[in-house]
Amino acid sequence: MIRVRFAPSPTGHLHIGGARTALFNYLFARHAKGTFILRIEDTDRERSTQEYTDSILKGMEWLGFEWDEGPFHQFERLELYKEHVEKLIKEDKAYRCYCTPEELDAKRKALLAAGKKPKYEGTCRNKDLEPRTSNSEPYCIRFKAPQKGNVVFQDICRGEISVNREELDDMIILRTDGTPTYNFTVVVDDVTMNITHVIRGDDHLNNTPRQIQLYQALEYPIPQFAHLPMILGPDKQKLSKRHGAVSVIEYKSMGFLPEAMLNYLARLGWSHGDQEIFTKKELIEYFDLKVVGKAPSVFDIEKCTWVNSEHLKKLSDKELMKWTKPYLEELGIQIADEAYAAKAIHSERERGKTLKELAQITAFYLKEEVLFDEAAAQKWLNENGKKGLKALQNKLFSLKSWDEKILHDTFDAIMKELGISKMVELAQPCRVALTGTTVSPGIFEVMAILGKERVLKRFEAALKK
RNA sequence: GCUCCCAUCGUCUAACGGUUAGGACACGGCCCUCUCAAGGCCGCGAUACGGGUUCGAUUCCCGUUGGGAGCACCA
Repeated sequence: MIRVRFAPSPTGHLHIGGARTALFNYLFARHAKGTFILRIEDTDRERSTQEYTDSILKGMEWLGFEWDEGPFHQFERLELYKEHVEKLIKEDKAYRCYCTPEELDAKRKALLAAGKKPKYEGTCRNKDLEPRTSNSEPYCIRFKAPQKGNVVFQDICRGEISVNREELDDMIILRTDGTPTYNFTVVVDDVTMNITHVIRGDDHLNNTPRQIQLYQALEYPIPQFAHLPMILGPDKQKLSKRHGAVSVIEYKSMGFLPEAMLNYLARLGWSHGDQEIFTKKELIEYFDLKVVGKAPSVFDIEKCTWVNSEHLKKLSDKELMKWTKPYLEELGIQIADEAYAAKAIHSERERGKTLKELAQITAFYLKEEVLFDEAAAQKWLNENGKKGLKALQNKLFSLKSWDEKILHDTFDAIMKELGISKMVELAQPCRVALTGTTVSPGIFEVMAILGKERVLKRFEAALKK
């Protein structure tokens, strides 16, 4: 039975990189009919907050990553870690270290300055510490790492990784204040939660050999590892705030569909032939960790937006209405007439690449007053334009039926009457009068949807400009 | 500095050692057209570099360069 986990630390919102890691864990679990576990790594009490925990959970829910177990909090498992530390001490696989952070820092700097790798030299490792254990001098616990040979493991994405144990020093597993450190808690947690596959960002690749030593010291089975390539900003640097939106919840407010985010994120580092657009179901069906690439990828908001527009196209009018509604409300629009709003959204659906954009361009239908773009009004609501509008107004007023065909015929008649040869010259003033801008769906479609009453009312207002 | 990892169009990616190196986003052009989209067609554009191995390297090996990560009493 396959068991995977996503283990964010609540020191920030769920960001793009974390979401992608969560996605690959999720897809892997669902594909294999395994278990997906959520674990909050909050041993850093200084930086972890409830606010971030809530935000991460919200992000997970929005993206549709239902977890099967958890969320577990490491902070609630402190006893478990201490038991494991005790075990290692009893077996002489860990020891007390009385070095102060200041001493360590100085040594580290000295080593670095000498061009050497700054690792702990083992000052307390072989010292006879017994006389000091009884006094109250502060100490932390270090892992007594094996020093000979190589740590070798097979990474599902990377292949064989080998590191000489000399590169690894005796890491601290329990801080002076009695709290465990990350490299120790992950191991204890992954083991006790029976994690079979550790799927995480490749910034953890260097930690893996240390963790493997811990598994071995604890005499626990070692899980499979898969290290995912990072997601970078357009400047090829690690994605950060200065690249704009990095937290997934911002993508929600920008009007992205969660399924589109899944789709785009999945295609960063993974592919399935030439296919670009995937439903969540397809992702689950096709996903394969072995196909995941090794090189980091740049997050491209342009392509993400295109993927979103493709998903938008697949929505039914009813679904689209449901998704768009909150964005309309954000613009202060309450939908009174559902059928009318549905027609309005339908007419714009090919034009909006995000839900937010769709709401913005649909707004003119739903707002009482037309908000004029001044440049557009100047250009088209001039003398000539108004002449056409007046002629239209008269004809339209007496129209008995109201559909695109009849409206088109009316336009033709007026163009003939006024000697207008190009449709633009009548269509644009009309468009500006009805929508306030020079851009909209087909003019007859707009008029048909707005209905006679609104059209005439808006003409009236435009003629007064 | 040391260790580990990575390297195909601007970007995301495809290519059992044998392809005119394919697709997608973006970009440019044309068609469609009442505006804007959508759609259709066409175009631009890549194997980082240098050595090997091989009849033949994008593909395998080595080196160089470039990038990333780690070397915390952060996760």
